[in-house]
Formats: sequence, C-alpha cells, structure tokens
Amino acid sequence: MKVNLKTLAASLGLSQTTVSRALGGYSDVSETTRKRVAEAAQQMDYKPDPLARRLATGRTDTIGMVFPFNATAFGDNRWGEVISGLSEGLSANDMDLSIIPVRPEKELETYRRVVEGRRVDALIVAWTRVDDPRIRLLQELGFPFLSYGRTDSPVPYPWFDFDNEAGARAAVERLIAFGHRRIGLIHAPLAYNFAAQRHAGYLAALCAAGIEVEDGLIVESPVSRTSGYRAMEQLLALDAAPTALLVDNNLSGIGALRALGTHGLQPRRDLSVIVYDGVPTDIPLPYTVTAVQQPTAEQSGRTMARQILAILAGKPVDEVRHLGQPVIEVGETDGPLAAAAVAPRRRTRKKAVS
Amino acid sequence: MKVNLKTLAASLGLSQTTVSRALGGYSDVSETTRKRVAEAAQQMDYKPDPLARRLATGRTDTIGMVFPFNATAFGDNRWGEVISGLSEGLSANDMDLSIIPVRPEKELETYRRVVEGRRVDALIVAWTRVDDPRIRLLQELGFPFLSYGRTDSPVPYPWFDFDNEAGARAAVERLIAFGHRRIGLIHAPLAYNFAAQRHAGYLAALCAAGIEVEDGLIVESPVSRTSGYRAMEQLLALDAAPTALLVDNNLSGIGALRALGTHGLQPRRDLSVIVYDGVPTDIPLPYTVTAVQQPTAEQSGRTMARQILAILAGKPVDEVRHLGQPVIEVGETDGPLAAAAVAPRRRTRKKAVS
DNA sequence: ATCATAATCCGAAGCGCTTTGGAAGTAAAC
DNA sequence: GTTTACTTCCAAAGCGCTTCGGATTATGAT
Repeated sequence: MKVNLKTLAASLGLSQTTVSRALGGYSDVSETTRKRVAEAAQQMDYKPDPLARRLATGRTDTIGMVFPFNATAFGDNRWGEVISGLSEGLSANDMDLSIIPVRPEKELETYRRVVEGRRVDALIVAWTRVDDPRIRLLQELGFPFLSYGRTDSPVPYPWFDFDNEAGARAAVERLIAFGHRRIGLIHAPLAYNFAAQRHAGYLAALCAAGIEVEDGLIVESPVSRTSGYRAMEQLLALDAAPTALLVDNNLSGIGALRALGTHGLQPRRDLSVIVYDGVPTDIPLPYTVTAVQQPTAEQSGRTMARQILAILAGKPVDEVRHLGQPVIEVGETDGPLAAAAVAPRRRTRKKAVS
Repeated sequence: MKVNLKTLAASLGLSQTTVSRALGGYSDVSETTRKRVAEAAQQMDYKPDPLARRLATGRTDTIGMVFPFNATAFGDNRWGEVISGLSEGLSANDMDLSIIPVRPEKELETYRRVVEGRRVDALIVAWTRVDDPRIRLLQELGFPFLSYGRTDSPVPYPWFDFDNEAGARAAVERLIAFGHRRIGLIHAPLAYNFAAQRHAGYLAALCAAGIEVEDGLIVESPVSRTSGYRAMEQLLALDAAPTALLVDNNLSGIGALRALGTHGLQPRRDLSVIVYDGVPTDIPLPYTVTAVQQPTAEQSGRTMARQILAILAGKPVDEVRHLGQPVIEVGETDGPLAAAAVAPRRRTRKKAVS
C-alpha cells in the first residue's frame, strides 16, 4: 500500500541510495535519472516518512515555542500575529512551528522535557525576564534558541527585541515637550525585561529633563485589562493626580482608557495618555490612541523565522540579533498641558462601568 | 557521552532486548534484573531516544491541535483553559500536546501535512462547522481525531460537545417566563455548529411559547467584542427594540453589554440580557451576568484528554462521545418585563464610548 | 530419571531513511 | 595507450529502539 524508498527504488531499477539522493537534489545523480525518479515518486505518491528521516538525520524540521496558555498571554492577540508570521516564515522553508502549552509553575520542567524529547530543533523563548532561568537552562543544555526580548547574560545568545528604553523615553519626552511635569507610568512587573527597559526609559527622560521622580505616580500592574483599569483608578484617586501618563503595554492600556471613560474623563483634555504598542482591536474607541508603535507583529514573526534559520545554519549566536526601533504614532489621546488643567477631583463620579 | 540502549546493555552484561523489556515493564524479565536495570539506567542517566522509539513503534505520543491564531480564536481565553486542561490530562499519561498554528485559508492543507507528516497520533478539531471539510478529510484519511463540537455526518466520529440547543432554549424560556415577548438574539455565523444549535434552541423556545419569530431581532455577528458592540447598536436602533436578548457567545456578550452602557442603558432595567458562556474576566463590570454556563473549560480539556486516550486505545468511535449539559447561572442582567418598559428611543445619547 | 511448564533471557530482523566510501564507466589529458 | 579526473551510481553501515521467535534453565509433576 504505502510505498517507501525501497519499493520505489526497486520499481525504478535503481538503488535506494540513488533514489534518495535524486530526491534530495544531490549533484551526483544525472539530470535524466533525477527526472525519472521525481516522476515516479509523484506518480506512485511516494512521501518520505518523516519519522525515519528524523532518526537518520537527527533533525525534526520543527521549531517549538513553549507558551503559557493563561489569560495574560492569551488576551493579547499580538501574539497571535507574531505566531502567524513566524509560522509563515518557517513553513516557507519547510519547517513547522509547534506550540507547547505550559502552566507557569511547570515551565522549566517542560523546557527540559521538550529538549530531551528531541521534539524540536530549536526553541523560541517568549516573555523574557530580566533574570531568566530558561535561558540559563538552554545555554547549559547547549540547545539552540531564540529569545523574544533580551537580557543581560554572561554568555551571549540570539535575541529579537525592540529598543524599549528608547521608545519609552521618546514617549515621555514628548509629554514633557507638551509641558507636562507630573507624568505617571503604569507598568508591567519589572521582572519582565520589556517592563524594566521601558521603566528605565521613563526614568531617563524625567531625569534628563530635571523632573523629580515621584513614586506615587508609578504603579506596577499585571498585564491585563482589568489590572490596567485598577491601576488607572489608583492614579485618579491621588490627591495630586498626573496630567500625563504612559502605559507600558497594550492590555493595561485598554483598561486604563476604559477607566478614564468610566470616571467621566476624557483623554487629552483631562489626561494625556500614550500607550506602548497601542491598543488592540477591541471595542471601538471614539478616538485614536497615541502610541509607541513597533513593526507589525506579523513582520516580527517573519524576522524571527529568518533568525531561527540562521541559528540552525550555524551562524554565530552573537550575530543573530535584531533590535527594532519603535516610532511614535500620534493619536488623539495626548496633547499640551492646558493652563486650566487641574487635577481631577478625587473619585470623580463613581459611575457604573458598563 | 550520551548513553544508548546498547551501551547500557553492555555495561550491564545483558542483551539490548532484555534491557528494553525491563524498562518497558514486560513480564518476562525477573524482578531482580528489572531493578538492576532501572538503577543502572537512572545512574547512567539513560534517556531513550524518542525519535528512535517513534520510528520503531510508529507512535509519537503527541496529539495535535490545529489552531487558527487570529483575533477571534485568540481573544477568547476560554480556549487557553481548555488547552491547559487538555495538556494536563495528556501529560499525566506521558503524552504531549502540540498546537499547530494555521491561517484559515490554508486549513485543509495544514491538516493534510500534519497527518502525512506523522507528526501526531491524533488530532483535535476545534471550531467545528456544520458542514466541516476537515472532518471529512480526516475520516477519509482514516486518521484518529476528536472534534470539539458535533456535526451531522454520515459516518460517526468521536466528539466532545455541549447540548447547545437545550442551553439556548432554557435561556430563552427563562426570558419568556419573565414576561418578555420581544426577545433578540445575537449569534455567531451559523456555519459554526454551536451557533446553529443555539439558534435552533432560540427558535424552539419561541415556537413552543407561540411567539412569532421576528427576523429583525436576530442579528448575526462575527465572534468578537467589536462585533458584539455593533450588533447591539443595531438592535438598539430598531424602532421596536427587544426587551430581552440572548447573546450566543461570550466575546460578543462583552461588546453587547459595553454598548448598552455606552448608550446610557442598564441591563435588566432597560434590557434583559443573557450571555452564553458568561463574559470572560475582562474589565470589571458593576453587575454579575446571567449566563448559560458550561463546566469549566479546564474540566472540558481534561475530559477531552480522556477521550483521546480512549480513541487511541481503540475504543469504537461511536462510543467516545461526551455531551455536557449547560446550566443557567443567574446574574443581575435579566429580570421581569417591567410594565413601564418601553423600547429605548432611537439612538439614545450617542456618547463617547471610552 | 523424564517430560511438560513456566520463567528468563537473547539474537536478529526490522522501522525507513541518510550517508560514507568506493566502484564502474566515460571523457579529457599526456 | 596510459593516466587523471569526472560523472553517475550503489552496497552497506548506521540512527536507537522494539519485537518476534526461539534458546536456556529452573520447577514440578509423573
């Protein structure tokens, strides 16, 4: 029923070797036989068994991504786009992408299993942390990987990242140029390196402008809509609320803007807001959002695919790096500090949220 | 460096066969040698090469799920939970779950590749449609699979599903019992079988109560927050708007409730709303939502894992089925038809959304 | 002492492919 | 006419594991 190399070779009166090499496009088989083999293969519907191929070559032609399937990761459909682009870029090179679900508490164990299971040729590490045990583990095991987000590490490794510090800094400088001095920050836990970097950019901008940092204006919040909502409420409850705000991730950004609306406030007029990454397509907003934008997520995925291929091709790890430059996309949520602008009253109109 | 069966066997003075069978737990190896082998394996850190095992056995110990990584699928973190439960249930049996991203337009091609690539032992089909080519393909190829959602098919197959028709019917009956007669429905495209079933349940309830179906009250809308928002606006714009509403999926449910708020209306008071599946943890709502609830998604995943194992164990396909019964979870978004209730004015207060 | 039975163990043949290290034949160079 | 250099093909050895079909030894019944 199922034809394999042997039967194919036999029916062609050739050796397995030759058939294999013909199909593999090696140069030591004549053009004519190559054609003959190709046709026969086509006609007999021969499909090489990938399992056998894997055993023989040691490659799986699959790259993996261990992904936390929780609300945080799942809520942000940017990841969906990154994954699409990645998958696209890989399959153009006959490789597959396999996503391995994991619960956060079993993370390292899963990485270990995947590596030892020879399940994939390389891994993509996402949600990189400032001090990331996964990266240490993979380095220790000598397993090829690409990290989405970079970290300081004694040993260099390949990464894909954006200049988060520059992005945040540019955003805050823009707000400062508008005359704002009380500038708030809602940021993800600083264990994430993107959060740490954006946080640093925020501080750098303030410092450069000679504005004193006020701890109360900086609130840490998990990456989710709800948390962003809460964080914004916290800021609004301040005696001296900020007149401008940077939110360091899109999910919290949605929540924050929503909270503004709920409390009867308007972005720009009552509070200048810049959201890192912009807000995902969600409920329609009646205004566009000023954002620190990065190349489309899909584009990122494609770049990462190229990087992965480079790694597998043996390119030195410290050359496989990509640092994207974010740009500010001007929307309607920020603007000059109005002379009349006053801190909103505490707990403005505590209205239903819906 | 890396020990394999051969070296392990040699170092134990046993044959490969015996070592293999000892590790495999076969009965034809004595307890003492089994122990000896186990210890040696442990001590020499022997890990069987899964690639070799796969080639030899033909099994991959991995089950796959082709998943569309677009906003619709990604926006609903219920899927994250299902996947968690599934993965959990499988790994308890030493199997892995691999998620294969796909763009909708390449769906069948991807399925084909996965099956032919012997990548996985079985597949899970999600977002089942009323007439689903994927199921036909898999049946044709004779590849084991479990479908999340059932469809009429000439050939029986294993599925996991809920009694969507009963759930929708119960919800609508509840609204009717409250005195409502103008009951709207926001539903996903009827190509999805869950939507078709819930739609049928809606009609059945109206029919049983002798209420005439009004086409204008039924609006189809893609599964997303934004679409739900739009659909609700469409209903509110009606000259004779409904006094009650069933939304057949949680994502649209969020959007619909949000639209209500935006337009200055309150659920229950102005419009009774029941949302199928409830609304995901999102921005906090100031009320609880009446919902048709199903067992936790994680529980579902676990059940599916069991089903998959049953399939692979060779259980007849028409016995591997699971039909869950949804229950109504009473919240604060629905209630009796107030005597005073009037259709909201057209285009009530077209206020900013935020 | 003899023979069936059961308990242990092992040789060898795959699984289906890749790849090494020639062999055979042909063409060009001396 | 011999040597050198290609070109084209192939036999055979893996890759590391499983598994079939005995072989060997011990056990107990006769």
